[in-house]
Amino acid sequence: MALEHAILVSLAERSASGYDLARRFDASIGNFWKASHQQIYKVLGRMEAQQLVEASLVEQDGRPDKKVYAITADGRLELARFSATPTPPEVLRSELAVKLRALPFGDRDAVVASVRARRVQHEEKLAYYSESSQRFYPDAEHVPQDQLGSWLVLRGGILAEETGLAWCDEILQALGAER
Amino acid sequence: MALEHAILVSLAERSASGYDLARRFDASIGNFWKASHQQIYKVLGRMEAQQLVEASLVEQDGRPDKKVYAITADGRLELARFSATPTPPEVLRSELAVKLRALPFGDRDAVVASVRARRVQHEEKLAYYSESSQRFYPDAEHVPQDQLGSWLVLRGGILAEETGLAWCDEILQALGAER
DNA sequence: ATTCCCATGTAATTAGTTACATGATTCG
DNA sequence: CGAATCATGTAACTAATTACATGGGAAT
Repeated sequence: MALEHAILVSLAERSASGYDLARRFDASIGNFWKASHQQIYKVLGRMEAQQLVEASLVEQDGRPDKKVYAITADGRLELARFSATPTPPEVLRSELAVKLRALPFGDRDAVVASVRARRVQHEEKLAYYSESSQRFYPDAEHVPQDQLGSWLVLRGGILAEETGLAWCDEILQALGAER
Repeated sequence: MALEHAILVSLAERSASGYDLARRFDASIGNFWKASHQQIYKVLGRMEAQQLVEASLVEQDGRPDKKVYAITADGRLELARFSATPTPPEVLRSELAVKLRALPFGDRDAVVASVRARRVQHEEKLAYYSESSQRFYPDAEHVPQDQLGSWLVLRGGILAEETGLAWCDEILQALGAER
């Protein structure tokens, strides 16, 4: 499972509580790996038992106590091991594609509505990624070595959203619908 | 769950045995929805109980008997209902992105190897899609109405593979690696 | 002789989702 | 006063993967 590894990466970048991680999995990491807080707490528990991470209780005033997790030496080893592993092809599941294929048996207008909604999502994500790109990497030609990975992931996001947008436009045009 | 609906689409296009479906989920449908034969048989059983599909036993000589499944009236209703449903955003999980993000803590050469392997996969799929496109839709300007959905799905595949390829090239260039 | 294709499943396990649960503080 | 944020979980369920299981025929 790669959720463990996504968590290890995130903790290697900076220690965090389960709650913090859940927020990261809603934003930065969440851009390429989604996870709910329930799932995160469950996996964190298992990872602590495996000594990939260790928790320290931090008391706070005015706020609930929290358990801050840090990656351990074992965790770093596991992350390096994972990094050296061949990457299986990604499993894609496109519900929109199922609905397109179902067009002859379904509701054309409703599918158009789904595509329009998807188009808006792509536009929003693209705007968000573009802004992040300008803010964090103003000079695309000279990205610091230690941020190369994050930059490349962001680039992947931008490319994917642009493509998604282009696909939506092709679909809408082919179905004779306005944007 | 949309596996049910992917099966319904496939059976609406043409009745099939579980084995046939498994092969379709390795090729055409499998291009946007993956499923193993075990999963397919299990879901088919449930769908038969729900009367979304019905099976008829076909005896063959020289080959094992097979159960050919056909979509029922209820199945068609369910498919139409599904088609009219809003489509939730796709949950993306990119193990390659996790590994890119893990670059500072991992094995750079191994990640380059993963990207090269991924690049080959994209090239192969793109070649396969392009060939399908030319074979089944030689005139892209005049795709028959009843094949519009399939054509658009294929277009989505082509766009996605082209983008994946471009991303791999960006990564390899940024990491100073040859293709 | 061995492997591939046809054909259908069960069993065990892991991963992920949805629903439920609690409780303090801060902001409008 | 109500909603949002911070903070952590359990329980029940659904979906998916991996391993196991069988057996005939056709091709190399």
